[in-house]
Amino acid sequence: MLDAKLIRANPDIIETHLQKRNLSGGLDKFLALDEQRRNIIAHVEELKNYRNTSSIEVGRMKKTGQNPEELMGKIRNIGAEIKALDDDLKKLEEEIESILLSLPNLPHESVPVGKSEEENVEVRKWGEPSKFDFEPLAHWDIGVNLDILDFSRAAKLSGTRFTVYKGLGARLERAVINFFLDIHTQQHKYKEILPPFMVTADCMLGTGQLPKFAEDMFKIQGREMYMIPTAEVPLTNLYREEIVEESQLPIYLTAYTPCFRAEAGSHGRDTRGIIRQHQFNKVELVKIVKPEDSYEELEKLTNDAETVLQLLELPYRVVLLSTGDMGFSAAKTYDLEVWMPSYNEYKEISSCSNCEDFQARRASIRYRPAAKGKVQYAHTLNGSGVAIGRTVAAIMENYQQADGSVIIPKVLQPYMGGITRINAENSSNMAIDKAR
RNA sequence: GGAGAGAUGGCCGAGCGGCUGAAGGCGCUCGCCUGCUAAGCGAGUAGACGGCUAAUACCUGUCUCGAGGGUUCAAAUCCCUCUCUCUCCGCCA
Repeated sequence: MLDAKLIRANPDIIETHLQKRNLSGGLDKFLALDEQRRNIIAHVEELKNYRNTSSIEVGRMKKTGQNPEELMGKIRNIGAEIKALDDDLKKLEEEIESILLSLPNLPHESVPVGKSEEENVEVRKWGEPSKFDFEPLAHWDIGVNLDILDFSRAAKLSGTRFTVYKGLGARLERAVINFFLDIHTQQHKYKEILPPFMVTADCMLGTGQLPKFAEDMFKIQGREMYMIPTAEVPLTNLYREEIVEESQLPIYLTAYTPCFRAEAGSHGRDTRGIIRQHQFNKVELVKIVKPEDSYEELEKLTNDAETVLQLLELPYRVVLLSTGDMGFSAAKTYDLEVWMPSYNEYKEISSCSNCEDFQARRASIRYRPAAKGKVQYAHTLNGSGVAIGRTVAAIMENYQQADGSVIIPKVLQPYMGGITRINAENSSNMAIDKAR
């Protein structure tokens, strides 16, 4: 949410920023409603002041034996007027609120202006795209051949965009989850959280999924609750409506959760494989920091996400999103894109954003400065650290061998019980001793 | 699901329908004092939204005692609804 006072004071600056995001308008209406609102406030507060002082006067008169009837009648009439004005005010504020809640965050000055992903800027590249001396397969073929991914039975259970992992496929997914969590907690000092996977509408409003993107989520029948589309939602909302001491900042949080997305409007995209699913696993990173630190923290967070790809020796690049490709809540976003042989291109595997005070204002996440001063909004950041399913797909594709087996990256082998390769013999993950 | 108890400031804990945004205690901050430490003394210590401002500085108004309604000239205090927490029973993983 944007600062109403800021809009009031600099409407044209805000308008310019919104235009960068290919939006415009709405501010005139906001400004008109805002002025109306302040006029009503000034009026109604004057009346309330009269009521307050007069009520005290009534008390005094009763004590001294005077008859307060006349004054009481006067106050009674004003009470009706106050109620009417308060109702008007409430309606106005709801209208203003809904405008504010529908405006996206303002892009940071370092963000390239563009209409779409076309204008994204590659920042750096790590490793080289894998080369094969045989025709590499896509992960869905590798997975089915090894019987570690089962798409047809997943469709029987749940329809399209679901996957069943089996044997060492399931184990690999679990290994990646544990590996990522260990790196982020041990090396990068994030606190591990295991949050609920269903949250209230308030949480969704706080991080910016609601009210605009309801159709992207799975809602619980008969309740104002949603399946989380990312752990960013519960992690950031942990501190909703709280004021933390400056000494507690920065707060680093990480969580493994499944993520649930309706994927409305992405029909026909990434239909094969495990790239785009209604349910997928992810390890998320969230930071709550002081405003002056947030851009440095974004770089660090991005590096933290990159670390796990480097340790897995997966080639990737870092892309700075243009204003046309950024998410609603973000002021600046880096995407990590991993090399995917089946696509013959880099594919998003992480998205790291600084939301500045946009979410903090919606969710009322504030901190109290150590030196005396006013309570102020913290900055929130989030990033995938990283998506598990896409990592598993990337491992399968980049580590595939001519014989159809998949080598396990060195750092994952301890998490796989020492298994160094998935092949037709061991893939069921039973009787491991024999297969080894 | 049934029965009961509760929700007040950073924490604990008072609170009679009327100068109570809220006693008291703890904590914290700043002073003072004490030749260490401890203790003692004094002051301060919520947030939101308006007005005034260059100001997120003063000053000032309104609102907030779980949330939302209601009664009243006046509500933390009375009434209704909801949410959450705790205890017991039932059920379950």
